[in-house]
Amino acid sequence: MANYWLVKSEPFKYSWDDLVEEVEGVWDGVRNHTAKLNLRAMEVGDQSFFYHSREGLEIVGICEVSVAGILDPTDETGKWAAVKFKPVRKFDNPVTLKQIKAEPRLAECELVRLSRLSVAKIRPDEWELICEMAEG
DNA sequence: GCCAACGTTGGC
DNA sequence: GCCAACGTTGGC
Repeated sequence: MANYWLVKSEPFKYSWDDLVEEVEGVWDGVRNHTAKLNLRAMEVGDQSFFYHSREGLEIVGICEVSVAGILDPTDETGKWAAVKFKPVRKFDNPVTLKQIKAEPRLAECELVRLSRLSVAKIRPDEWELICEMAEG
């Protein structure tokens, strides 16, 4: 059962372009239990929005889980989860947080409701809608 | 730079 | 086990 996700990254730490350059990136450093549960629930082939937080404040593209269920290599305790992502496509028109907040049908999405959650789940209907918004 | 939201820590 | 204090995240 495939799911849709949204992962946040501060572009000055790790941006979309960094992921493209690396070809495959490890999503590590998550130290929040809700986010960890989401990481653990990811399966190979699941798609995720890539969101730039703090700067940009927009969904810049789509990436795909290439390796699921690994341990966070930056975590010595072995408690935290990670996955690997590959870039799928960059949006021609990034979808901004402003647009998302202005869209009533997205008022309940985790990005809006749980603004501090760095790995969020996206419902299929929300996924479709945001993809449409990115078509411009 | 400020502040709200949330998580964690530690005293009781 | 509760809750105040504190730290961090992230939008504005």
